[in-house]
Amino acid sequence: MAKYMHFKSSPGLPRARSIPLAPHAIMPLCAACEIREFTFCSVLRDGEIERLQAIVRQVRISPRQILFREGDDADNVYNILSGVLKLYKLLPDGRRQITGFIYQGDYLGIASIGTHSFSAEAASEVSLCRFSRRKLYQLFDRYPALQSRLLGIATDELTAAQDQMLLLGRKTASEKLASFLLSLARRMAPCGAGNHDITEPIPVPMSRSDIADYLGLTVETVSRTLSRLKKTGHIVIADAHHITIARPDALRDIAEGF
Amino acid sequence: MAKYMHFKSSPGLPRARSIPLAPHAIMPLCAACEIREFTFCSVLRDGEIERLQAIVRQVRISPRQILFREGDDADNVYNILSGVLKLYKLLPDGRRQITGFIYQGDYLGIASIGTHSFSAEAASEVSLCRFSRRKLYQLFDRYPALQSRLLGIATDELTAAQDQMLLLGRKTASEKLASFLLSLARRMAPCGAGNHDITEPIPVPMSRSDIADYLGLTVETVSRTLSRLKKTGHIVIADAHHITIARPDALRDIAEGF
DNA sequence: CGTGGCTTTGAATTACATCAAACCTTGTGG
DNA sequence: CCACAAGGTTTGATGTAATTCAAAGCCACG
Repeated sequence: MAKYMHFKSSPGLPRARSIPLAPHAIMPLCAACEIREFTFCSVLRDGEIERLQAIVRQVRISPRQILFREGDDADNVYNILSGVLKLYKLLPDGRRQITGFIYQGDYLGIASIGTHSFSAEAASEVSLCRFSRRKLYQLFDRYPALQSRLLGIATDELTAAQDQMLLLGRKTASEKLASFLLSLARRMAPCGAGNHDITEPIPVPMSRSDIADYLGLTVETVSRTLSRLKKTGHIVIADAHHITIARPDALRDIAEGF
Repeated sequence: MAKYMHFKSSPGLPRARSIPLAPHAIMPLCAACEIREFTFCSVLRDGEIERLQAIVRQVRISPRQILFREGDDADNVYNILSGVLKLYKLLPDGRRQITGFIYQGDYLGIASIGTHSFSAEAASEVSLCRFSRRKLYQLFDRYPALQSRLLGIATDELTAAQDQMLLLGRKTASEKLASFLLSLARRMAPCGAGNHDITEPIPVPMSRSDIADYLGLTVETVSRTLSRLKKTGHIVIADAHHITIARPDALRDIAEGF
């Protein structure tokens, strides 16, 4: 990575784009929430869910809008109802590392010292449930399972972070892209609907530049590497935002470094 | 990272080496434990600490001994009493990513699905407190603060993991080494004894090859880059395992990418 | 004092970055 | 409806930071 590499910031206005996504959930009531089972909310049973209902507020943001910035006070935590957010850290000269994409059902708000250690920006239309951290944590006493669940989420994220360190530190460009596509396929399966049919086109909601910043590459290398995977018959690129995995096992071998 | 790069595994016998470390704590009793305040044990007060004493077992391992491997059942969790452990993941061809070094006072055992997602190997003589995960978690009911503390630890680790992703994905070799030395200086300060006097030589207990695998570089690049930092007057290399930060502010600027 | 493992240094190579330009798509305004 | 402007994506030519290959120091230890 050359240090004088620089990136465009995301200035100007959010502009809606028609990236196909999971249908937008508009969820007035926790009790009727379709994705409740996939979030920490599931630890509260039907009679208890009003506790959450009382402190939740729904929010909606557009692509390129920033939910919070690195260093901001982490007063709130969120569940993603629909859409995609990117989490990232910046260096002073604009180099960017995306530390994660988060999707429907994901939790956002693990934060150590009361401030966010990364920024969060919408990559599509996003709707979220916002909770005051303070009020949520107050429920820990009455509902200890809530805290267990958060510990479980943190633990899973830590495991994913370690995988990503292996990817960033030791994988080649092809291996990075193969790993990325496979995890995207896994994650893009509708919440809980078992595995994504691997022969279906995968929606790729983020830009090439976002992918590059997630994998520690440049846009050009991402594009070139995808083209190569296409030429070798591992994937089919319908358009920039729809990719089919043609040979899943072969791609897995690449991803794992065989 | 070229995929055909290969690393020596750590075969053969552990061999004790005289790397200067924090003095080995031999701690028969939790109540008298010197580093208790710096571990999760501190959430149990004097009257309660016997709960831990009852389930703890002290363990000692030598350099190159492996505490557990990726994929092993994560039945136990540990606190490091003294020494240094390295945590790593491997690719099939031997490429290795060290995801963390852990030192005196650190907790080891955040694991998602019941199995370890990384291997843990001693980098020096190491003594640890071993707890049965099951028995420790049983204490959660009676001492909820225990779980809070573990959540706090997980959260801190996640923040560190994100910093490391930025380093691996977007920093140059010099920036990586500068960041590494600074975090080592911070961490090598005796437990809780405020900040390490930055003008003191930092003990560097791990090998160049370990540093390389931690920073996503090769041994040669680590060595060359350290030599360059030495030539530019940023650091003084007393010997391979003792480095002084001569110009802390300048080094910080490098580390942060200015 | 010689052997083996680590570390350092040098020369050649390469995977990926940078620079540059053409190509799409999508939205806008005449 | 079409021209065109603006971003994003792809492809090509060139450059370079870091790797690879090679070999010489340097300790520590038997």
